This record gives sequence, C-alpha cells and structure tokens, in this order.
Amino acid sequence: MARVIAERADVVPLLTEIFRTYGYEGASLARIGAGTGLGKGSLYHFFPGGKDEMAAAVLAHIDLWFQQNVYAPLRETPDARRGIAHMFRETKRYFLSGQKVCLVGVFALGNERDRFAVAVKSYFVDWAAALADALRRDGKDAATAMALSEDVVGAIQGALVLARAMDKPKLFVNTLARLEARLLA
Amino acid sequence: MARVIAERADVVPLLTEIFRTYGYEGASLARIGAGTGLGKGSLYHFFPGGKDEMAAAVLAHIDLWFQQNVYAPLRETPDARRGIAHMFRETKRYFLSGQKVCLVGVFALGNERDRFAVAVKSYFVDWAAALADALRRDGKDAATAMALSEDVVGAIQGALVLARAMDKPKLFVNTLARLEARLLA
DNA sequence: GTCTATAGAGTGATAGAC
DNA sequence: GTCTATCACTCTATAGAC
Repeated sequence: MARVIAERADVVPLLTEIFRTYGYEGASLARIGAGTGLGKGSLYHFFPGGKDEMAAAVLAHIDLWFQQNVYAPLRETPDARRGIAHMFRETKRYFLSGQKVCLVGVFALGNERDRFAVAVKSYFVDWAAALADALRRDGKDAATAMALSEDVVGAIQGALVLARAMDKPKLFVNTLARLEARLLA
Repeated sequence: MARVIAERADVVPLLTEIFRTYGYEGASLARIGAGTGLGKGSLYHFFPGGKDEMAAAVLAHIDLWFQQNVYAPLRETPDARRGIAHMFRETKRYFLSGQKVCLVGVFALGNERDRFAVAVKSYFVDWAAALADALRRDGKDAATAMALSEDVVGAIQGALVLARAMDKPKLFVNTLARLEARLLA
C-alpha cells in the first residue's frame, strides 16, 4: 500500500492553497484530507503537531517564497526601480490578479495571530524593509522611504480586502498599477 | 428568575466586540454566552436565527453607525473638505487609533464572506461612493474621485491589517494622517 | 392564562488528536 | 478508524408581569 508519492515537501503547497482558500479555522482536517489526498494517519505522520504545525509549515513556505521572489530582488537588483517593478509583477501573479487572498493577512486579522505572531509580523516587516531599501537606493531619504513602503505594503493588503469584499479582482490590479506609478514617478 | 435587564439592542454591541475579536467561526456560542452573560435560551430568544442572525445584526449595527457618522457627513456637509476631515477623525476614533480591527474586513477575508456578501460589499461600496461624492464636490473629476476613494478606503483596511500584524497601532494613525494630507492637498 | 426573558440539560454532527 | 471535546442548536422548565 504505502510508499506512494508524498513527502512533507510535496504536501506543503497543497496545504498552502487549502489554508488560503478556507482560512485556518475553515480548513478542517476533512477538507485537508480531501485536498491533499492523504488520510489522517499520513497527515499526522508528516505533521505530528497537527493543524498547528501544518499552518506553521505553510507560513514558512510563504515566507521563503517572498524572500526569494520579492524581498531578495528588491534588495539585490542593481537597478532599484527594476526591483520594484519586479515586486509588483510577482505580487500580481502571486495573488492571481486579486482572485486570491493573502493568507498572512487573514491570520493577522484572526485570533490565530497570537499563535503565529512572529511569522505574521516578520512577513510584513521584511516586506516593508526590503521595499524601503530599494526606495532609498532610488534616492528617497530614509523617512520617506519607510513611510512610502508601509503605505504600499498596507495598500496591497487593503486592495486584497476590497477586491474580495466587492468581488472585483480588477480593483486589485488597478490599485497595484497606481501604486507602481506613484513609486516610479 | 426572569425579567432582569436585557433587550436585543443591549446585546448587539457586546456581540460586535466578540465577533470582532474572534471572527465568525471563532465566536462559539460558549464564548458568546460568556461574553454577553446570557444563556442559550436568551440568545435564541433574541436571535431565533442563531449565530447567523447575530452576525447579521452586528453588521447592520455597524452599517448604521457608518451611515450616520461617516457617509452622511461626507455627502451632506456643505464644505466637502470638512466632511472628509470629519471622516478621518471618526475613523480614527472608531478603530481606537488602530487597536481595533475592522469586523467587515475580517468577514471579507473569511469564507463567511459568501453568507454576508451583500452587507460586506455594500459597506465598502457605500464608503467609497460617499467619499468619491465629497471628492467630486471638492473639484476632482469623476474618474479621479473614484480611484482616489478606492485607494483611501483600501489603504485604511490595509493599515488596520498591518497595525495588527506588526502590533504597532501608531502605524494606523500615521497612515490616516498621510491619507488625509493627500486628499486635502 | 399568556407573554417575555431566562437557564441549562440534551440533541446529533463534526471537530482535531492520536 | 477511534477517541473525546466541542460545535450549533433544540427543548423543556422556569419566573415574574400583565
């Protein structure tokens, strides 16, 4: 029977989608089982800590993705403006042009925030810091860069909320375009 | 035994705080009972529709508050700029300078959005429309007014997410100040 | 007796843990 | 698959105001 496909690493992307779609409380083990094709036994074999450990693994996975695809390019692309443009492109892609919600944002608003406070906080702090770094290299002074980066990271989260509330994904795309224009003006 | 205090209207503010703190799924009847001091009997007496009706009452209560204290002043204050300044003042007050989260935003991100889609949508649509109205009376063209108002309503939601995620309420206050400066520039 | 507010035991279903 | 806890919810039984 056993020994089919799964490794822990194969399961995490599936879990990510499930948590992103249903939220932490909404992601029941039944739903997770259906979405991953794994029985409860396998799930608890990979994640002895249960749902809590699954969510932690998902947050770590998201963090890694943003570190590699957004924060590092923001910091390391020699032309800061290209790094910023890259951030907007990847952000649009990641959230499927506003059709997907930000799992970290969902966790931040829920009372599961306390449980995952460190991961939730560092996601936003790192993003804002990386963007501020790029803005500073683009010539902004430190205070302006920090304020602007917080505005932009916040506006992205807010646009996801509005796009979902209004059932209008285009609002997310339009907001991203205006934010980018503001930063690269 | 009976005949003590409560009316439905007394319960709604308590429910608001509970749903805002725990979200819809996280607000169990046990928690609601503890938070309101009412037994299930009383709760189901006031809200025969159960949790669903409680949440609907809370959303209606929030909507009324914003209609009276934010949207109507935005539309009706003769000096549009004073109406906008009033909006920022009331918004700051309502969210306790960033210490409180927006219940409608929480509902928008969760999968309970579908159940309360109409209320959730109209909260944001009405806010953006009222603000766009004021901006138009302040001399902006229709397209600019609409885009700006969506940016601002979204940025407010995003600032609440970030303030909570970073445990930094000041971020909300600072963001509001920058938004107001941008609108009244 | 009737109506309203209350309390809480008890229902089946389902949750997450193991 | 089995466990126990907890979920939303129902129902019966109350007490006082009319």
